[in-house]
Amino acid sequence: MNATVRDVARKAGVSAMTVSRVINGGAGVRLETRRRVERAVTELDFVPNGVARGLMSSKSGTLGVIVPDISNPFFSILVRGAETVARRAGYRVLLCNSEGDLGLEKQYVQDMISHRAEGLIIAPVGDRSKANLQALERRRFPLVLIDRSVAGFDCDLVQADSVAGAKMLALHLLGVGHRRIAVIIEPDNVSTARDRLAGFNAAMKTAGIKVPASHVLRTTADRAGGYAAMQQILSLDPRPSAVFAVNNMTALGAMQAIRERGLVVPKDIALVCFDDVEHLAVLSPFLTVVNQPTEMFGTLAAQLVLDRIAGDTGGPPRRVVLQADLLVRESCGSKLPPAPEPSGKTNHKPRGQ
Amino acid sequence: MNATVRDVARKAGVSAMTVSRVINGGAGVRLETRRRVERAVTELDFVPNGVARGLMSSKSGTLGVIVPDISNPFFSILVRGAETVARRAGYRVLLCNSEGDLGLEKQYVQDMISHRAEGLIIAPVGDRSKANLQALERRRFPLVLIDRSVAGFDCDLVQADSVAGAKMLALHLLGVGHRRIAVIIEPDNVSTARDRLAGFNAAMKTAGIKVPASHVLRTTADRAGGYAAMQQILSLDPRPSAVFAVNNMTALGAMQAIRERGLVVPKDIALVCFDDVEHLAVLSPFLTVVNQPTEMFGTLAAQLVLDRIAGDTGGPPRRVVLQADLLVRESCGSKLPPAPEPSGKTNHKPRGQ
DNA sequence: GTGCTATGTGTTAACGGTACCATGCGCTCG
DNA sequence: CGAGCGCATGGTACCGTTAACACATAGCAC
Repeated sequence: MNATVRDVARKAGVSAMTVSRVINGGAGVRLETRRRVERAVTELDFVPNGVARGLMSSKSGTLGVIVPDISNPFFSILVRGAETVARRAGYRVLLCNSEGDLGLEKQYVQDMISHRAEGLIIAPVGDRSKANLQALERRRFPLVLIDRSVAGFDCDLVQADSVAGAKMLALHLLGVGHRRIAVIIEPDNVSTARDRLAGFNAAMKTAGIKVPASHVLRTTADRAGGYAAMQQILSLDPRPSAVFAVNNMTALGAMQAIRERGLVVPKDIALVCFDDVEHLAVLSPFLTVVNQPTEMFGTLAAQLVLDRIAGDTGGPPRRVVLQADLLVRESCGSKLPPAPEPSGKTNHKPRGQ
Repeated sequence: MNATVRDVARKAGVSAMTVSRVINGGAGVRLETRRRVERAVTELDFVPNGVARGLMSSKSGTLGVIVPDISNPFFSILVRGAETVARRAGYRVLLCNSEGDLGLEKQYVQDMISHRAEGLIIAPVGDRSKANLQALERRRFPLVLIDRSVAGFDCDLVQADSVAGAKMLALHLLGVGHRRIAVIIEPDNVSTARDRLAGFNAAMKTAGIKVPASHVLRTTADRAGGYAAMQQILSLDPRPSAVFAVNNMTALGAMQAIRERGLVVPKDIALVCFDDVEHLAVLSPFLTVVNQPTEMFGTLAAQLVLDRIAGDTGGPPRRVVLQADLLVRESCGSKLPPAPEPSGKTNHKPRGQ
């Protein structure tokens, strides 16, 4: 069904090699011969087989991107940034959703090796991803971690300053008078959870407040986890006056639980979180959050991995730490004047559908 | 750097063929031989080269997915559904953002052919994508359109009933008393725009209302387009009392323009749109919308394309039309009682980050 | 005429895996 | 005891492209 160089060669009355020369720029081919080959290419609707080329050149032209969940706006925007940079450099993106599952992650990593992706951008499941990543390291596979680091595993990394961001959020809550603050957070084997909890605790410590164990709820960083955790929080007596959620999805789940109890934010309880809920701020600026330059995660990670591919495979790990900004809105009952909402609020421009 | 079957064969003292047998299940290999090979595989950290396999078998194990913009939640959720189904069938997903650009779309399509993706799921740029798609049709490339059809091009398709959905939205606006209703919509070469405008016009006609040309604003279906269109609408005299936006992104842009003028929805102007703004409804159910079963677009499309790959390449085109549901909320000033908000409001469950 | 270069084109082998067929061995059976 | 069978394994060729080299022809200098 698909024509090959040999089919084209036969039709044009030349050798396969000459066809190859023509489709690769035509240098060193007589004009008339080239014309003949080009006509044959058109007539047979020939498209060179990229798989065969990849086998010859050991270059697949593919980058892998593994994220827990592409439907989380944080990751979809990030992937979008990575894809744009990759495309401009002539690379395709293989997208994988690990679903936070170590086994699935391992499978995808194997797949990257097997299909000879030239590099990988990955938001790892957690510290236990180490084994999965070491398989790549052994092969000097160009690799960039995003969002989360992995304990005891050193490689290129793009992350935000979670400690500082969490501290800001907590200090803000303290600043507007909250004292009983609960935290919805992932288990400690995820670096962002560790960092954000550390930042939170540091802030509480400066205020001289001890956080009781019952106020630290460990759960999955998704809507279901936030929902369940908030249900527990709402049963505490005395009830916390504010909740710090580890990310946007947990905050949404928490919000859902709050609404179902018939409570109102911030009148009955305050709620803040990491990561902006994209698009939402436009419609109804509400949640006070720490916002990360999401798209930049993707573009920087792609640049780093492309740089590794381009040659510097052996160099020392590079660590890019992006600044996270506090966006004060309404959800913590702040008595401060509301922050101005610049029309281009987040760091990325509106995009076409 | 990467070991090959021949390296493993040498180490195990067998032929390459035997290694191949072992890594493919080991049928017809003596137990002891298999052990030896397996040991060599482990020691050399051998991973079979998927590119070479692909060349032999003409099976890349890859599906292409082309959408205008993965950061639009409609598409990210759709892609997520497609990826899940693809993975379960042993396929990888190559993700492409066409950015609504015909040239880029063409490039991606070429790439799919070149890299021998086994099938393609595509939300085409518009009717002018026809030429791009015909290149695939000529090759009997398994192909499924999502969201949008292409005039004069017949192939497998998953779409929602835009006509009926738009009619519902318009009838709802009419039902609560609006008469001067403006439409923000894409150019007519996008099928969803045609269908939604047709549904809207049909509803207006039943009410005996003529829609003046000034009330139909053609623009790009993104936030910037919605923003610009709404600015124009707000300058009309008399000002329309309601606005119908072609999708979620235009609605967000429109909302932004409204807020910047210091106006309030629905008091000063009503706003409804197609596509729910994911996650948003949880936080603050507000926009009255027609919601599409987003994830199902992806899963169904993947199933259709896998089905084509599995053999039925020649069969007649299949057209799946999904029902779109009206979700009445607050943004049109309805005097009806608000619709109940079931906790699992949209069709998909919360997902892990 | 010989030697040299420049140019255009063809031949061969290789990338890494596997389909296909050949081979060798031990065994059963008439 | 040799034909015949089944099993384990090896050899060869091929998927489609291209790198490396070989070759042929023409032009030019000496």
